[in-house]
Amino acid sequence: MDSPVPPRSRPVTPLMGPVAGKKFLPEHTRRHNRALVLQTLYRGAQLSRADIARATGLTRVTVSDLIGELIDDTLVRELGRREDARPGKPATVLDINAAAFTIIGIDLSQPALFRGALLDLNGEILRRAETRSPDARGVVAVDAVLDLIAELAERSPSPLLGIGIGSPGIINERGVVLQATNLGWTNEDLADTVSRRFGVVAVVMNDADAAAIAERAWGDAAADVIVVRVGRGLGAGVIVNGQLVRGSRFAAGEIGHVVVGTDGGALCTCGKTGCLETWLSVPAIRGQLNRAGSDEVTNAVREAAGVRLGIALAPVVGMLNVSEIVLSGPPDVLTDRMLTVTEQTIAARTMAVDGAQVPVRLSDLGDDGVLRGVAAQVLTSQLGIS
Amino acid sequence: MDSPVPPRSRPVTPLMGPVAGKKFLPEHTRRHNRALVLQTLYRGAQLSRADIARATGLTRVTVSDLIGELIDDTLVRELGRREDARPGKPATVLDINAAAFTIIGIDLSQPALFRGALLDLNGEILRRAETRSPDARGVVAVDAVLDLIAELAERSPSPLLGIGIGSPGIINERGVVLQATNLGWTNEDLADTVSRRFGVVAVVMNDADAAAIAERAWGDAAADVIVVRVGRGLGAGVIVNGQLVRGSRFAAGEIGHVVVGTDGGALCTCGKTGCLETWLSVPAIRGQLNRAGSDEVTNAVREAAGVRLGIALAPVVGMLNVSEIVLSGPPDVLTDRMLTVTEQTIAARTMAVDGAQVPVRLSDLGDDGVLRGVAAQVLTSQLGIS
DNA sequence: AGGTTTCGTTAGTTGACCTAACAAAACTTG
DNA sequence: CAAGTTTTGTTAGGTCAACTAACGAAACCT
Repeated sequence: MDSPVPPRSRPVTPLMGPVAGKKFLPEHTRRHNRALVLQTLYRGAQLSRADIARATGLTRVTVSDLIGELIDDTLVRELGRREDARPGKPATVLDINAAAFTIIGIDLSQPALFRGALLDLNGEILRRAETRSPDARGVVAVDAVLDLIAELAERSPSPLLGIGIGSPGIINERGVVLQATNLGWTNEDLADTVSRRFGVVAVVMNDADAAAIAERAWGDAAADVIVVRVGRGLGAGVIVNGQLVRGSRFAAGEIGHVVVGTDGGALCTCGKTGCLETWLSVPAIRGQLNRAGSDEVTNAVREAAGVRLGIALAPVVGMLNVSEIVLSGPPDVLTDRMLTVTEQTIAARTMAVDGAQVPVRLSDLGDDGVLRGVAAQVLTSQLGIS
Repeated sequence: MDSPVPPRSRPVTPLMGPVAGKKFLPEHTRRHNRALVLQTLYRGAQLSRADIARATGLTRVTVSDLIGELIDDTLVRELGRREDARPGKPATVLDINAAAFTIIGIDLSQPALFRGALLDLNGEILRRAETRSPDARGVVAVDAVLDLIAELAERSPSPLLGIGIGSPGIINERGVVLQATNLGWTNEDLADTVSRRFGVVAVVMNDADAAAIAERAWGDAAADVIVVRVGRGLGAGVIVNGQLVRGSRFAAGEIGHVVVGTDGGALCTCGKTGCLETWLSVPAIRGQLNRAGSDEVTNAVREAAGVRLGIALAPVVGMLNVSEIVLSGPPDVLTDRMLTVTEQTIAARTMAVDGAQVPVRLSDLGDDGVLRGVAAQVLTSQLGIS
C-alpha cells in the first residue's frame, strides 16, 4: 500500500546543538545559534531582529543573517512594523510561522485505543483521529499505527516536520521498542519503520516520558520534576536538570512493580506482593471502588493509594530533591484528597529543604499530555526548540 | 597573614564546552576541540597527533595546531618517537604533562579531622596534610581550611591549577555552603574566600557528590550510579546520564532522614521515627555493635541495616534504573554480608530489567574518594577533562 | 635503489562571527 | 520646521577556526 506523503519543499537543516565528547565544527556553531534564535522567537512574543540580538547576545548582523535563513525555510515570517511611539526606525516584528509544518503525534498508552493528532509548530492540535484496537498486537498493531499516521498525514495542510509516538514499554534512545507487553512488541524498530514509510523523522518514546516532557514544554513544570501516570499500570517520567532520565537500560520510571512498605499487600501479576500497582492503578482502584459501598470506604481506598504513592516517592524525593510531583490520570482515581494525602505522606517521610514541602499536583494538560509531549520531542530533535 | 601563592607562568585558557541556551562563538569551538584533544590524550595512552586526529575526527592539521597550544601551556609534552616496526615516518608520542600543575583537594567530611592533599593532573596524591579540629566551627573552621590549603600550596612543586573542597552540607553550584550544621556554616561563600585568597579557581561541593564524581572519574562506575557514603550521617551522590544531580535546592542525595518502612523504628535526632540514619550510620551501627554480645547479634545489626538501605533504595533504583550502587564507609560497618543483603533486598523489591539485578559494591577508592573527586571536578572545570 | 606508507607541516579556502559604518525612518527640539 | 537624536536593519571588511591539498621527512617493502 502506498502512503501519501505531503510534499516537503526543502529539507530543513537540523538545528540541534553540539554533542559532548564529539568534535565541533564551525557549522555546528551555526546550527546552535540558529536554534538559539528560533528558541528565543518561540518563547518570546512580538520580537524584532534587534530584540533577538539583545536577548541572545549575538550581533544584529548575525541575527539578520540567521533570520534570513529561517525565513527561507518558511519557519519564520515577518508580521509587519511595530506600531509604537518611539524614536528610531520602526522595528519589523517577527514570528514563528506555526503553520509552516505539522507534527503528527500518536498516543498508544490506552488499552484498546490508539489516539493520534495533527499539531502545528505551537503544539496546537489541528485535527484528531483514533483507532479502536481491542486486540491489536505485534504486526497488526504496527499496521494500525501506520494507518492512523497515514490518515492524519493525508489531511495535513503543510509539510510534515516529523512524527512522534508515545508507547508504553521500554524503548531505547533510537526509538526501538525493546519490550511492550500489552502491544506484543519485542525489539520492534518502530522509529525506523515509520521514518522509512513517511520519509520524515520519527521519534518513539515511552508514554510517561512523553508526558513529562509535555509538562516541561507546555505545562509550567520546573527543571526537576517527576510525572506519574496512572493508567492500566503505573509509570513515571523523570526530568532532572531539565533533561529526561532514560536510565541505564532505558527503564527509568518503571515504578509500578516496586514493593511499598514492610507490611505485605496484595498479590501482583508479577508474582511479588505489595507492588505499588496493586494499590494504585486504574483497574486496581476501580475494582475496589465497585466493591465498596459507602463513600467512606471509597475515600479510604483512594487515601490508601495516596499513602502508598507517598511512601514510594519519599526516597526518590529525598534522593533527587525534585521541586514538584505531577500526577496524570482519570479524575475519579486522582481526587484532590488523594493528592493531599500523597503530599502529606511525602512531607512526613522526608526532611524539608528550606522548610518547603514538595507540592503534588494534577497535570493541567488533561488527556493530551502524551500527544503534546511527543510533538515537543519532535520540535526539539528537528528544530532545537526546547 | 600573607599566603604563599605558587607562581603561575601563564593563565591556562578554560577548556570547557558550550553551555546550552547561550550563544556560541568560533572561539568556543576552539575551546571545545581543545578540551576534546586533551580528554582523548588523558584517557588514551601513547598517542600521536595522528592517533588523536583519527580518534576525534578532527584533521591532523587542526590537531597539530591544538597540540601546539597545549604544549605552549605546558599541559602536554612530547615523549619522543614511537619505536615500532612499521612503514612510514615514526610517530611522535605525546602525553599529558601530569606535573605541569597541581591540584589541592580538601576533605571536610570527617568529624574532627580536616584532610588535605596535593594531587597531580593524573589524580595521583603527591603529598598529604591534615588538621585535627575537634571544635572548629564557623570562622575558625574557615581559617583552619585556609591554613591547611596554605600549607599544601607552599610545598607545591608546580603552579596550582585549582582548589577543590568537599564538605558535608548543602552547597550551591557556585560553591556557597548554604548550610552545614556540623561546621556551623550558613551561606558561607567558601569558594569565593578561597579563590580570592589563593588566586585560583576554587570548587566547593558536597562530599558525597565528590565521592560520586571520583567513582566516575577514577573508579569504573557507569553513567548512572548512586554512591552512598556512610559516615557520621548518611549521604549519597547521584549521577544520571553521566552528570551529577544537584537537585532543585541543591539537596539531592540527602537521604539520611528519609523514613524507611512502615513499621516504626528508633527515634531520630530530627524528630521523626525510623529515619534511614537510625539504622545505618557509623555511630548507630557501632553503638549497637558495642552493646551486642555474640557474633550472631552483630551480624543481625548489620543485616538489618542492609535491609533498610535496600528498602530505601528500591524505589530510587526503579525510578532511575541506575546500573549500580556503590557504598563507601568503614569496613567494620560495610561488610560483604551487609552489601549482599542490600543487593538482595533491592532485587526482591524491584522488577528486574533484562533479568539483571543491580549490583551493590564497595568503593575501591578507599578513604580518598572525596579528595580525588574534588580534584576531578577541578580538572573538569579548568581543563574540560571528565 | 625506487616505491609505499605514515607523520607532521605549510599554504590557501570556506564558513561564521565580529566591528565599523551607513541609509532609512521614526521621534525630539530649538 | 529643519536639524539633531535614536533605533533598525544592511553592507563592507576583518578575524578566527575549521577545512582541503600538497609536500618533505623518515621509516619499511620489494
